[in-house]
Amino acid sequence: MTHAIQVFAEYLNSKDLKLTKERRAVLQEIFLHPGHLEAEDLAHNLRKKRKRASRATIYRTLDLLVESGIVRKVDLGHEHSHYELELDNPHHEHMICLKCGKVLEFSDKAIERDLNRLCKRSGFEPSSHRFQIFGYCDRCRKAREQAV
Amino acid sequence: MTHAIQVFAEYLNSKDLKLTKERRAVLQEIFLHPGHLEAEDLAHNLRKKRKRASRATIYRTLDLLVESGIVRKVDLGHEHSHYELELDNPHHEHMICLKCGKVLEFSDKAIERDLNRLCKRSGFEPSSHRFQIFGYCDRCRKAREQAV
DNA sequence: CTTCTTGCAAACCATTTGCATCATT
DNA sequence: AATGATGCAAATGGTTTGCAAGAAG
Repeated sequence: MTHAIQVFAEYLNSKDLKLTKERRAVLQEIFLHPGHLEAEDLAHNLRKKRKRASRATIYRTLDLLVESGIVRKVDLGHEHSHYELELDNPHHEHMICLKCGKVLEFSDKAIERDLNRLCKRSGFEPSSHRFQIFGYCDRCRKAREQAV
Repeated sequence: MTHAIQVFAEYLNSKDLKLTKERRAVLQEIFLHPGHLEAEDLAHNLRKKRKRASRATIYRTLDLLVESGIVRKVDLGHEHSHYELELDNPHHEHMICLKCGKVLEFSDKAIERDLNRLCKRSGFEPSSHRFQIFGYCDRCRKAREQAV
């Protein structure tokens, strides 16, 4: 956390931007909820603590956090974006159930190796990629099979 | 194409829905443009041919085409959805450049195998998954490196 | 004090929906 | 004729933006 604030402060400084209490509060809130969070959650949680920040500010701050490399924007197949810590959070990918939305984080050496090989062959930069798998978890698969 | 119309007609029939000229036109248009298309393209292309169909109808038809297994909805990381043929189109995945949007289709035996293993281990249904890789293509990577 | 920030409300944009009218079966 | 389908225009929902008022350096 201390580290992150420092990184953020440096990033802001380098762009002649200011470290306001709203920006600080958003970053702090992200640290308090390690899961995959959405803008709405932040607004809600901050409000509960009387540390209000408007949606506009939250979205603007999230952009800055992404630019500074502290936060990662992830697509979990919902209509809205999710965010998760990038800093000090080991590299991983997401597997998402198309039915119930269940998210599984994983990282797999063999797949990473194959992906790198594939990227290299295809004119894509290896190792900076990020990928997600959409499918059905066992529970939902069973429900689907019964429905048919 | 003939095959697809037949599948569509059967699907519609099974649901007591009708094969209208608009639905036929949308399906035909999808066959004329094999790439990854978006609803907007369809509207535009159909209009040029004086085979108008409202956005509402296009979206409604796309839903039906997806349900009937003729078309697949793909997420290429844009704010809007893309669609591609599913029927008679061999299984493949997408690699998308985060900067220029370039899309590469691929299918990789080794990765598929690893994915299946991973799914099985993680309580996800193997082999029904679909995944996409986001990264930077070489051209954009070079541009990025120069910018920094 | 100057420049950047905030909050608000309006704007956006892809997609969805209610409803009256029109077209398949 | 009866049930669905269409087009329109309005609604939706997440996100963005213009602008006047406020705060950080």
